[in-house]
Amino acid sequence: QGDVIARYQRAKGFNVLHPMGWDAFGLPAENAAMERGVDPRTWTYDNIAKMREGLKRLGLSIDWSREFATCDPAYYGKQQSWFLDLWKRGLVYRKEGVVNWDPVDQTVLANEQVVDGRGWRSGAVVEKRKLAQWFLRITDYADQLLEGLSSLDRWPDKVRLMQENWIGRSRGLKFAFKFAGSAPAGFEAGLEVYTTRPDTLFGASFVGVAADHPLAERLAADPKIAAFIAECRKGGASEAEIETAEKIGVDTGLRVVHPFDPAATLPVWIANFILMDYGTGAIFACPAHDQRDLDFSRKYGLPVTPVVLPPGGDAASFQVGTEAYTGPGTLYNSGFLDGLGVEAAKAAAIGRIEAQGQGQGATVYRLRDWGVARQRGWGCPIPVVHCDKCGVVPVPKSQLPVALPEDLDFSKPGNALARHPTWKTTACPDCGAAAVRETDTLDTFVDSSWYFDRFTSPDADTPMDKAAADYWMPVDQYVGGVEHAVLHLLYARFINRALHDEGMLSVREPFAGLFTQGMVTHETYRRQNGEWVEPARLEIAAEGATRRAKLIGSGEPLIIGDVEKMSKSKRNTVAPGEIFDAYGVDAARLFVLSDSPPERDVQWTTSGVQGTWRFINRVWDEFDSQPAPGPAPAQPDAEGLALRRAAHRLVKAVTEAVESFRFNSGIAQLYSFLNVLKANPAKGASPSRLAERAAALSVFARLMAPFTPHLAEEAWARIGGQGMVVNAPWPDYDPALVVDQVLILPVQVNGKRRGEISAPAGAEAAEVEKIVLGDPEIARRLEGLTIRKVIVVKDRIVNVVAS
RNA sequence: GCCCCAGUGGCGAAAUGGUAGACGCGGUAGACUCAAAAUCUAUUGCCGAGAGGCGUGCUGGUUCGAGUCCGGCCUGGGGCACCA
Repeated sequence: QGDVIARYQRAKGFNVLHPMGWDAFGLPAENAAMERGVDPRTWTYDNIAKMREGLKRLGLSIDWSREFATCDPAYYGKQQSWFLDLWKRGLVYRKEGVVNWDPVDQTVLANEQVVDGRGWRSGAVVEKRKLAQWFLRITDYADQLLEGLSSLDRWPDKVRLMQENWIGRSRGLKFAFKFAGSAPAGFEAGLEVYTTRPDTLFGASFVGVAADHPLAERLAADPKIAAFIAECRKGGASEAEIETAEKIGVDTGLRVVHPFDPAATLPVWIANFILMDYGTGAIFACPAHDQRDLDFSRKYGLPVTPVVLPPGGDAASFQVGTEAYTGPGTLYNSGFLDGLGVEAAKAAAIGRIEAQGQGQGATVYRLRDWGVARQRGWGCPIPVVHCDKCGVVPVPKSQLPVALPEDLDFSKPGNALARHPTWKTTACPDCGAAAVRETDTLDTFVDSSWYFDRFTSPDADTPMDKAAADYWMPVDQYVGGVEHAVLHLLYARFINRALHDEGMLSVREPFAGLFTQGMVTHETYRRQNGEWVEPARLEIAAEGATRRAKLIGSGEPLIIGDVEKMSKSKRNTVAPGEIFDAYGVDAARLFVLSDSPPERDVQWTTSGVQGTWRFINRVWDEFDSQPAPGPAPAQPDAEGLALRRAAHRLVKAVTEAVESFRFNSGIAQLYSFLNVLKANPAKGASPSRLAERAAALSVFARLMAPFTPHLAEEAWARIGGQGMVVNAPWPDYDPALVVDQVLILPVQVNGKRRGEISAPAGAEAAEVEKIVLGDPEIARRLEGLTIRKVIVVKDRIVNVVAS
């Protein structure tokens, strides 16, 4: 898809940068190294070479002079350079924290990489561990990243929405409860909680803190509490466990004072359903209007006081059973908030808390800081040194890149970099004493967060040349899968903004236009015993409307399964090389582009490729049978003019289709036009028609070029086109020629199609009405009816309303 | 549970509120062939011999006119998920 756009825009006369690079660090290479004992570097560059050949064979119009891989020291060294810049800006920090630990890949994962409680690559259930970790302060940009979405009008709504939800801004109130009696050490200022429902404060029945909350840790001297905390840590984070996990808690025995009623106190509980890393890690619970609080309160016998009365509810009889009421309503049982609506009550409660100096309105994000350290050897080393005297010291830029050693040992699981015998020993850049290098490497999503900037100046000494970056950026059209909607696309936006703030480029948003393309899928087939079968090993026979699959050779009937993403495990892959050999690259390209709209998955079928292959052959026949036209007559005859009109309509239709990424529709137009050409063969054509045919073929070759570049090139040469078709300009059309002079207008009677008339283009309503009423077929349909109204939509349709 | 998106022939799919099913695949019939494949021609939403009727998940509504807009429901897909 990207190549079609690149070729089209180039033909439109734009200077197009269509680069290719390789996201080369990461686990696939390490796993290959571990399993096969190969060097990951060799393995990676070998793979790149293979893939590069594949892409070249596909005829992608890529500027290979800008190619690089993220595992080139020349690339990641520049990454280390700006990493240090961000550190100086305070966007990098190290923190002891509870992290997601993947026990199979033996590494820490970002929240975004934990899917349903499992590692996104290994599928292993993620454990919680406490480790010193490197973080990027993406939360500093939460607001910007959210606001910036509205400027991305050429992004799919879906992706913008996903990012919006991921950032998850909510407005509420942060305030501190004062302890009743003496406060525990460290909590003299009280216990700070966050809520989005300050209106329900009068319905509060307890205050809860997370098991990881400092208060809980402070109280861990109590064996009961210590046991409870341990219990919570053990619990996994998988979907099933969370879904079924019962809400449990333990009463600390502490009590806090209600902010609006000094006489009332609330118990403080530690509960497993409270998240430490959202808000303040502490909440007040209003069970009547929050389902989780309700479940918890019912279990531990805590009071449930409704304070929001649903519209039309009766204050005397309204009760909350097993379902919390979260809808709108009127406050009651709520002191000074009584009678207010929910929104008004929120504002009033926040105002009162602020007046009391106990807290203030706050905006909280769901987004967490980005943990970027990975305990892996095949990645970009974090350029810092740990010194006993000086602490954590950045490597001076003059010593960059901090390169990986050549002889990493990947034969065992774990961090190959950390166990390298000599690499990590170094001298402290500050004091010169013996020190050790950081052996964590950066998440590969860091590598992929700025490569597009680097493409603008791949040889620059700095991360990027500002003039080049400003000339090319932002990326006008970014093409990728939806799977990157929140991970890569959010990180890249963040990094680009950070680099902007560092003064490296002028553009904040890296991708002006985003297009999410579908994948290639294929039917799956299995034997009766459940074994998957490759498409190459079977044949399909059609019996009327039903299709049956049989194993070639034995003739064993097979089960035709679902259409799924091509994968080795389901064996539903086809070898591209064989397809190219059999049908040619253009047939394969054309099929993928023509069969479905580009954002949707395309189902690979052999018969479909055969179809595009047939088309290509027929197109070639048309070009091949075209004789050199003689001198064209000054005026085209009727046939010639019709052909000319058709060609101009084609240009319009294909141009519009490509502009709006409806490649399948554009290709359908090319198919239709082939039928027009076949209906006007060169053989026996009048000189006028022959001349128009020649013009039409010239247009046709240029319109095909983005989709089937090789065929277009041959066709162009066959008709004696100037130079190469890649360099030929995109054809224009004459608006006067795309509209017909006489139109066939459908005629409806009471909204149902009853016939058609022909009328001159642009005919006025009265004129058209006369033609309609004079039409015998329409007259027959109107027999016995009285005409109420005749609606004429100019040049489109006529509707006669009669009864 | 919450938030999105999508439901159109046997299949992939077209259709600025204006002739539903363009184009392709598959099917059927015919031509060519001793025969098959390939190719070409015709035909192909459903019911009906025909005239005609019915058709875009279901159901209401707006409109001269709804696949398209609005409400409710059903089904499928995606995202988030104890976020207070």
